[in-house]
Amino acid sequence: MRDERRATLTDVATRAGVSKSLVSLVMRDEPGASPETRRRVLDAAAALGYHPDSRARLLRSGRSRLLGVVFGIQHPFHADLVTGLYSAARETGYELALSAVTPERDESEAIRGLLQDRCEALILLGPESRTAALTRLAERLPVVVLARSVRGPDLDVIRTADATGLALAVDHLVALGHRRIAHIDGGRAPGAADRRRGYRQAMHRHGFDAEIRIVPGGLTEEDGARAAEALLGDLPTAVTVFNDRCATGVLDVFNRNGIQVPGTVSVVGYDDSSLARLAHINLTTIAQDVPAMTRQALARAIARLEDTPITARESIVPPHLVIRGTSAPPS
Amino acid sequence: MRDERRATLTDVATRAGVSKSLVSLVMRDEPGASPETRRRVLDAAAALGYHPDSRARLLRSGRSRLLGVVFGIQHPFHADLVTGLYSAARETGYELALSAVTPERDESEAIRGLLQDRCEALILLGPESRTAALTRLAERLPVVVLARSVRGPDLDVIRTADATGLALAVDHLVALGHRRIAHIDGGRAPGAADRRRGYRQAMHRHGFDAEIRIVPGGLTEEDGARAAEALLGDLPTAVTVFNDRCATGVLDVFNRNGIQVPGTVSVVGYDDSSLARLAHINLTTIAQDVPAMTRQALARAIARLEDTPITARESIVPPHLVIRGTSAPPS
DNA sequence: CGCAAATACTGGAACGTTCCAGACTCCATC
DNA sequence: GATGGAGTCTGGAACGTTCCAGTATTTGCG
Repeated sequence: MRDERRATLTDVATRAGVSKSLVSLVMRDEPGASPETRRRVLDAAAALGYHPDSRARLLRSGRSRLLGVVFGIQHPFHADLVTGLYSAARETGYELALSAVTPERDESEAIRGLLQDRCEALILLGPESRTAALTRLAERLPVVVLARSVRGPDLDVIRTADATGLALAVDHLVALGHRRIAHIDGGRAPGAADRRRGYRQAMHRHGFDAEIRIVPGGLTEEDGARAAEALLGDLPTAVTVFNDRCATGVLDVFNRNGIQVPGTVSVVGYDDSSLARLAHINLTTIAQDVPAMTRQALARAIARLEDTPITARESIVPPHLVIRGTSAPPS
Repeated sequence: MRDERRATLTDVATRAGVSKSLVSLVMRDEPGASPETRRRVLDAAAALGYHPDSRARLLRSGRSRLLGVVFGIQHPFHADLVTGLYSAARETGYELALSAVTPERDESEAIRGLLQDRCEALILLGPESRTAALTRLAERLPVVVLARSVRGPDLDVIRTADATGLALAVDHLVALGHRRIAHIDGGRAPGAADRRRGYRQAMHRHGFDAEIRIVPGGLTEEDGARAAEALLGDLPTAVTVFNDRCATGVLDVFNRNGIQVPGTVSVVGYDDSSLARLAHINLTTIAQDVPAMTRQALARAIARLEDTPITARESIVPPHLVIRGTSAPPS
């Protein structure tokens, strides 16, 4: 039967012939037990298949050592971030609790779930909640916002220098000889405003104000496809796109309409998500530094919990350009 | 400060002038309190911003009411399944705990995490562990395997009739007039063997044994692209593909090479993931019945926990054909 | 009117840990 | 030979709940 009561500290203690306090020490690897008894205790624990009960442990110690992560399950870039967060959490002594935003489960519900689990801090990936709601949340527990730009008194923000990212893209294209460069934007998605601004400033810097052309897009393949169709009548020689997902939609429509990429039009994406790296897509893109961002997000959350003094609330990670096969000189 | 001790049952009790037992009753919506006091207690709780501490609650009641879900974070179809699971869990009184498999965090690690959280049962999405490992796991707690075919004494399996699915695809294409139909398979991915078999049997049933052609593929866009390139030299008039993700890779390569879909080649995918539904992809595909599968998976897990007698261990959900824009009569 | 049954409520033990104060042994030091 | 400080180890309280066995109080019915 699987119902036989699972072993507890007391069981291990009686089997090893010591007190439960001692077993507790040994299990936590604290000093205060002789090597010999330590040995005996560990043997007993192994024999009984003992695993500490995290609930009881956390109840008593008053901490959960749990960091809540809210992410969009449909979002490939969030997948990359979650991957990074797991790796970054590995040696910290904290665990991650995931809570997904789905089409039928909104952000506030995802957050509520994590609060009930007694997470000590929250890491939100590109949250869509209003600033006011985030600020209120941050009064309860440390909140780190990843990949979105927000200003709030208690909010920590880790994000990419999105304006710089778009400048990199434009500079790259200009260096190749382009000047008719359009931008397919992300609407009200997190980061979209900055990227739009970066595009506009870079074009201005190169003296191409007259060529500035912003096409409404969005963050899905579908939005990209729609935007690309809108471009068909009057093609630029290059396009910078809000993100990789949207860019694949653009590529797809171009392919279908016999438009050569990068021959006729160059395309630059954003995120360097696993999508862009696929050999047949092979998308030139702006890479967000996922390892750095996730490492910082975690470090920040932990620092807040342990009252390590931090000066800056906002940390801006530089992006870099990844040149692949969708950008070339104009023909 | 956010450190002010959070309110407990006792706090609410003293404020409402009752015992903590009574407050406990009220919070759990159990009978045994007069409407009037119930009111008073709820008011007091609200005033103190009281939220029950799940750890203590679970410690005492000996249950966690937590169902662990292991999923692949890079996998779009898993995203659909997780979405379904959340919806299905809504009214059950159980909560989901997600644990992701990432390129750097393997399945056994994901499972270990959930066990520590005291999940009562596990739902594994297309698990890659060996049957032996799954069987061993199922000795400890109820395990429901979703979207993979396994045989094990204590394992519950909910899966799509994958062979039937491929038969539907082939029948559809044959009805359109195709006979040179190839299959791009999924290698050793969960479900691949059944789909391959379904393809072969359907072709045989139509008397097209001579046309059977199985091309090695895989489950990513990249695998599909590679397989499509292998087909270029000797095109069939139609292709059935292991899954939608792989199919988009196929479509992409066809597009790039000026091959009309569905004019020259028809393409049928598998999963009806959100990918297939995108307007510009518009992929004819075999839909797995995600709502039914997730509902059943949840029901099964809960039934095991509550000792509801169940006869069948394996439940096979019928798939159905979704006709979109990538299939048409051969030209 | 009296007695059982229902309703409303209380007190305290338990869940499996961690934490604290103390107890015992052993050995070096004065 | 007492003193004291490591080094080990123990017992019991506490964490915030739920559960159980009760105690009042009210109600229903012959």
